[in-house]
Amino acid sequence: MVSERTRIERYDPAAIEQRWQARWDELGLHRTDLHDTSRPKYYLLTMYPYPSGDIHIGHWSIMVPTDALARYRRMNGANVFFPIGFDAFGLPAENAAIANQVHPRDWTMRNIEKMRRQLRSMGNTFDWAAEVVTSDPAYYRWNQWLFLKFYEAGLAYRAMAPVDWCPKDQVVLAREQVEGAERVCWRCGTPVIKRDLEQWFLRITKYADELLSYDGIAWPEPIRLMQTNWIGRSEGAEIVFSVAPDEHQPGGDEIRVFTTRPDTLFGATFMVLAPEHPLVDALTHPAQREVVDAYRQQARRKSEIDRLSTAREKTGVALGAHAINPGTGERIPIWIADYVLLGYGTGAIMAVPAHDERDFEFARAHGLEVRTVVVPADGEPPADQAYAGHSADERLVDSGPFSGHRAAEAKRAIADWLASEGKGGPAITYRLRDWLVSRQRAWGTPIPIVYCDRCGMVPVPEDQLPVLLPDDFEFRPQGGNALETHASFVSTTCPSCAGPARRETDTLDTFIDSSWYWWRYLSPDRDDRAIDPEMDARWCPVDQYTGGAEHAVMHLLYSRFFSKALNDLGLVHEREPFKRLFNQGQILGEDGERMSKSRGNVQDPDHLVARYGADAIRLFLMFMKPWEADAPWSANGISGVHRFLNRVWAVTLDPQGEAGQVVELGEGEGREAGRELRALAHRTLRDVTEDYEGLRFNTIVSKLMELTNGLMRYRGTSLAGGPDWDEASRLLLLMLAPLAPHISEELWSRRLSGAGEEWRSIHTEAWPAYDESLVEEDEIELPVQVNGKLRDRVRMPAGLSEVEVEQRVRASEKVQRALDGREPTRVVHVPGRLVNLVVE
RNA sequence: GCCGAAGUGGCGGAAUUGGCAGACGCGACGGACUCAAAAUCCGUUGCCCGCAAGGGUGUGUGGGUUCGACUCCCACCUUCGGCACCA
Repeated sequence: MVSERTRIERYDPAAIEQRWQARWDELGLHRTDLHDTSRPKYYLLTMYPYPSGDIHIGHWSIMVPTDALARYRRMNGANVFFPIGFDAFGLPAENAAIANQVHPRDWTMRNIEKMRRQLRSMGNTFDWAAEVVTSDPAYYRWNQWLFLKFYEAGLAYRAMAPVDWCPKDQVVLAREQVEGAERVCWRCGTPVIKRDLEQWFLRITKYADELLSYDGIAWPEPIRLMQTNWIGRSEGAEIVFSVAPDEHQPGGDEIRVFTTRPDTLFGATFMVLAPEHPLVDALTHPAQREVVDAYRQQARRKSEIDRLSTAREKTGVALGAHAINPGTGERIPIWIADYVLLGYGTGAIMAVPAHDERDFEFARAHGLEVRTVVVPADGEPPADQAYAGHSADERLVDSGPFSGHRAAEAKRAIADWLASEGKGGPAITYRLRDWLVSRQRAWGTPIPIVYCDRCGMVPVPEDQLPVLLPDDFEFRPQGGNALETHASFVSTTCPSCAGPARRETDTLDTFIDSSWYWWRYLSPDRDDRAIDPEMDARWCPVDQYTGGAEHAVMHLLYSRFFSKALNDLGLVHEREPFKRLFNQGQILGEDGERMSKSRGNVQDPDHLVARYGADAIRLFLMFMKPWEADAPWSANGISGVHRFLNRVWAVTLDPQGEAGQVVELGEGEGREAGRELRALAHRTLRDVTEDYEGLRFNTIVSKLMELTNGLMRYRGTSLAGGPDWDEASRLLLLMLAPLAPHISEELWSRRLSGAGEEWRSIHTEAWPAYDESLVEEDEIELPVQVNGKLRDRVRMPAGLSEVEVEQRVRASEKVQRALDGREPTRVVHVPGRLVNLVVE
């Protein structure tokens, strides 16, 4: 049966999506006028991708909801800046260069080309005019410039640090190039050794205390905790032990230790130094020389991670020297052991086996004295383990003048006493270490330093920046830093004396690039300064940042550090970069594992787009889980949102349906239904608006589905196409627009032309306001419980008095049956929510 | 080991301040349309007992607080993430 009217064409995303994307581009709809002050600014930032070659579904799940937020904010009148760029330096490009003999720049730019196209297919409103590519000299020259500012300010310095070194290939290895518990080179299988090399550091520890404060920024609690733990502030005391003289050395050397338990000083029965501690050589007794050297050799081969994994077996050897315990005045032996780390505290500890588990194990393994100096108020400390209790009423024993003091107070008292004796005092230590930023890699920002035999270390003058990467690298198959072997790069002239000099061949950690890129987005083309102060003042801090929690203690901490340092340098006006942070969850592979090429569980969005269209994928990603939750990918359910879009299409373009016959509603019925439909639309608007504010995209989708189902119910009736229906369907499109921008735009344009109105984009429409008088229900259904069990639901007009409500409730047959003649002893009435009758 | 997040139908998930558990969707089952299938539309769908009306039970486990607990408290189990000899 073919109807007379023209058949409504089917929803075909392929036919509309690219067309609208092109149109938006043409209109420059997403280009932000950064100088527009007529509207409030909203800086929306999403973590820029690494150009690995493919955008995968994980990128979509970060960027698409962020785009929905951008569109929602625009509809709410904000001037939204939503830029994108590429984190374009890094190791994979270099590995590709080695494997394929291609310049890493070519590999990177090819990938970027491809990814730009893929990113566009999302339909996101990125402002491409602001794009930055960090491997572009126009970007990295400012890395170099900032590095020099840090250097001048004493925030960048060079120092010795241990790195992994392959003795066969003669190269420094990155951490991920050292394999297995045996710690062998990834290429030749030779055991790597630790080698001390000069490395560059940024002084992040200067800001350790300030980084612990999150005042004025709304960040997720888990991230703040992770950063707090990572910074790891400990309060305690530094104590100076002095080395006792013996027949082989004069004594008097100071060994500083940090402890959180200065109250246990009198129980320190030996000391332990890290094997790398600088005093070890001088203190080693000739009789111990051989075992000490052997132990240090062995410790050198292990990384810190290794040290931890060896079942915590407490190995170590005695130096044969002694130190004086400043509390007891006694001579105590000095040992070295790899459970003491050079990088934390002072690299030496006083060992109190009675009150520290690790010291206890060590003492037991090597037959050292255990002396109890803290006892619980009620009873004896356990004999077969360390007593590290922290109750309020422990007291000191065998602690000279401090015996009998409460332990908690003795901490302070002993620290103060040490200070007055010039043997230490209260101290604070952090787990956080300075940021090692030099990489022995070629595909990164060259560090702008020159070494001259005459002048030493000389910074490259600003007007000679950028120090460019060569165009003609040679990447040797055995790896290593190709800059080191690039003669014309290495050899240069000294900026200071014009004599022959050698360039620094280390490059900067790529986390430097990502520590300030959002400032560069604001003036990507400026060639006279890194950061435009006017733009910084107007647009920063970033209002909302979105990205993964895996960056909790790296990128997100470094960025905060940069903010504070750049503020101190007078380059930016704020000390925190990101006002709000949201960590979206991860889409895992179908196997529940993290998606990665090597696992082969990566989802290709291109063919999903081809099959369902970008809008369906967008909607599905937002619908399948709360944004912050992790979930394995599964295409099950994608048909649900696809069907939903088809229904939106149908109710908008074809309210009458194809039955060709209109179901007439009675006048009263029709009026009531129309009112209900409008009420549903306005209630949905109220709730959806709230969900947008809270970034709860999954419930937005389900509420829009409900509204659409509401419309479907009256499709083909005399209500369809009328003013109430029309209002509901108009609101539906506006609410859907940020989520599914293409179909909304298409349907909107057809609405407008159907009404004879001039075209305007739905994405420039104002966000609608809901009508309060409509959302109030005038009839309610009140649940009634008897003794907390649901027995009935009673319909009644809203706004009845408590007495009237109770009367109606008691009149219910089901309630009567449940009461069984008993009189309620209590009536709990939560107005509008429920009534609970309590009997007996 | 320490810190954090999370455990709800067959599945993804929803539930203002403690107040109708399972919204919305997938899947499944039944039906309409079709020669048939797809698509679409309608209906049913936590579990148990019952033909039904109805009743019982139910948010990882065990306790507790409360008129009332997915929600709060205590103890535990499992999964995931981070840190990991940090003195």
